[in-house]
Amino acid sequence: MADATIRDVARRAQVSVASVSRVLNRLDNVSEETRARVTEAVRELGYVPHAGARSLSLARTNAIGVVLPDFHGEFFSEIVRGMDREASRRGYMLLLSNVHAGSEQSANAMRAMRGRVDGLVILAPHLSEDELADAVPRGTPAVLINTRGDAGGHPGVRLDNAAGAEAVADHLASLGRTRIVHIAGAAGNIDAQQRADAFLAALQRRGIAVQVIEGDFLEESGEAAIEALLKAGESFDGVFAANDMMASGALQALNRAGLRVPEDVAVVGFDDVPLARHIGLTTVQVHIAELGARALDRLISILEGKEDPGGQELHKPELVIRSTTDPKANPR
Amino acid sequence: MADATIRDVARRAQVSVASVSRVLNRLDNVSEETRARVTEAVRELGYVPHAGARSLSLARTNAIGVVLPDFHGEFFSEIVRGMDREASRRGYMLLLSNVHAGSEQSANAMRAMRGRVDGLVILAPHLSEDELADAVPRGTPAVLINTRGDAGGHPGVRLDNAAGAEAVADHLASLGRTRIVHIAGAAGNIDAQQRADAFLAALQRRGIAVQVIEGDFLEESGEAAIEALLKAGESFDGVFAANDMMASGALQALNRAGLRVPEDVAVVGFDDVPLARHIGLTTVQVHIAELGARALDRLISILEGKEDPGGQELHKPELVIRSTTDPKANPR
DNA sequence: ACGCATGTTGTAACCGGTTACATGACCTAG
DNA sequence: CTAGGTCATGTAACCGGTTACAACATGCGT
Repeated sequence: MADATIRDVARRAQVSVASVSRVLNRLDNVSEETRARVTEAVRELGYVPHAGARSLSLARTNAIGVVLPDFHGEFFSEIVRGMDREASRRGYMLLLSNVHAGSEQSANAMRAMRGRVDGLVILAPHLSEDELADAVPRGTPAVLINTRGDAGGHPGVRLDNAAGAEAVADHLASLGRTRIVHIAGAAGNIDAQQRADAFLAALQRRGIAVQVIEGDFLEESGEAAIEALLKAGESFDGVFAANDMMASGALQALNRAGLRVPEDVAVVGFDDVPLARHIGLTTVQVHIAELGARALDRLISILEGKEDPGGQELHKPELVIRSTTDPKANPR
Repeated sequence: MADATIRDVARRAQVSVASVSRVLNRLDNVSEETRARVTEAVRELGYVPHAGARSLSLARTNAIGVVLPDFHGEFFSEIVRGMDREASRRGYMLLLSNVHAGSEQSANAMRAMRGRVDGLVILAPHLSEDELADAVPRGTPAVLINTRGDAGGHPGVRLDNAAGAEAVADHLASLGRTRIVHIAGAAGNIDAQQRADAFLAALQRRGIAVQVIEGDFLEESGEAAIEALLKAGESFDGVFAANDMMASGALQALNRAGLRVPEDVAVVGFDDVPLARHIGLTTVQVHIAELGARALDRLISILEGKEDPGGQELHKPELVIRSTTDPKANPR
């Protein structure tokens, strides 16, 4: 037996569908008699309104689409958590879509959301400005997180990757480290690139040598990077990984090799995922969840017709110093 | 200017809406001429189909609703990650809804999903069987994770909490620990209750004393529990926390108090969140992501009309021994 | 008694897709 | 030449809600 519709309810309560709708939406121009009859019929039939149909006629879904490049590592968990918190606080649901592969798939994912969501939050550090511009359906408001360029005039929330990377350079330099390794993030990723560029530039200004190894943001690649260096007989006294997961992998490899952290090698990460605090990792604190919450917040403001200043909001991260660079810091 | 609809495209291409629909859905009974005209019009107008309307007429959304009690701690991140992986692999989107407060809110959240999703995955360890039964809309297939009782005949995926807790009891006993503390999970939570019950029973069979302190699954409550015990001058040589986050909090409190782990106090958690491996926590390994993926998998099978055996699928967890109980294990 | 304001209710169009069915063009076999 | 088949296309109903508007009842003032 198919689910009851509003017309079934109307028939059973002997009223029109308009009256049923009015009762369900708590409009006040309904007589007590009618209200009671409808309420009863709803109960008897176990009627639950069809949200899809409702949003079609209202042109409003109360849902927000979230497009993520992938769902791995604590960074994404955290950002989704922040969005979710804000969304449920403001009465919205989140429609998730993860994009593993290329830009074609991303575009499809975004298109597939048209008519299901009122707006989009897009985290696509691997898409070019153009790709983004034509992937977002025309009439769908969108807020971007960490995109390059101006991204088709969509408002956005951004992390000041350069400031973070420079703080790391300062810190390592002030510790007197002179043979430094940077484990970079995935190629083509805008965050990875900004971090690497700023870090190298800052060290160069100080005349400190850097060696760059490319990673992919996963823990294993941090481990592999260090192992490769050690095997090649390279020596270094400072490591900056482009994110915390790779830093964690690096720490494990260093531990296994019997190198002391921070005495022999200082290690710094980026993001400050929850794990970082637990392993005592010095890192660039990003307040990831807040970044997500802020993006959602702006999107909802736009949806509700409030003025939005537009443009890119830059969030400046701060270095937190823990035991992987400071021997006096409490290890864990 | 409002978004283009299929009728706009039809007008522009000088064909009927039926033809447009046929082209968009790649049906083959369309002439080359028509296909070209439609494709061109779509491009010119930047037309993107309205997924909401589409699913209304197809009675199919390609989305799955996920109801979670809250979104805190790695447990939920992991389970969502597992679901997401499976969902995107099989071409579904995930609609998230977090329920912070009571059963009323949970029921509303599930109802709000009717017509937006093809089915539900519900993780509601705090709801009673009855509450669940009438919160799930009649015609919506649902798969439950870790619910009590039989939950209205919905199929489910369950964790064998008792087996896990017993393994912990065995392990602590075999280490010769005799004064044991259990930091329990939130009251009213079915997992918390099953773990505590089985743990106490197992220790009782061995004649080992246990002291129970109630926590709430958050890290801070694990910390607070240990602090309270130490302040009260209690002494103990084994701690079993009902989840890893509380175990992590407990570890921190023990460290601060100068107690050695595992020599003075052995610590065991539950869940094996990613963090556990990093801090060397002995714990009950749950394969959280797989649990989520499995639930989704079953739901999709049901949606696609495949036979489902029904009933509750029990997943037996395994103890993984790390450095918080085994001094020989590699610390981190 | 009438006109008019007020309040409740129902009818039907609409949101933007899909698709059953009808139509008509064209081809082929008898 | 006609009957029947194939193929591309269009018309309109339908999915399940919302709501503008019309219709009607009621009560009031005059």
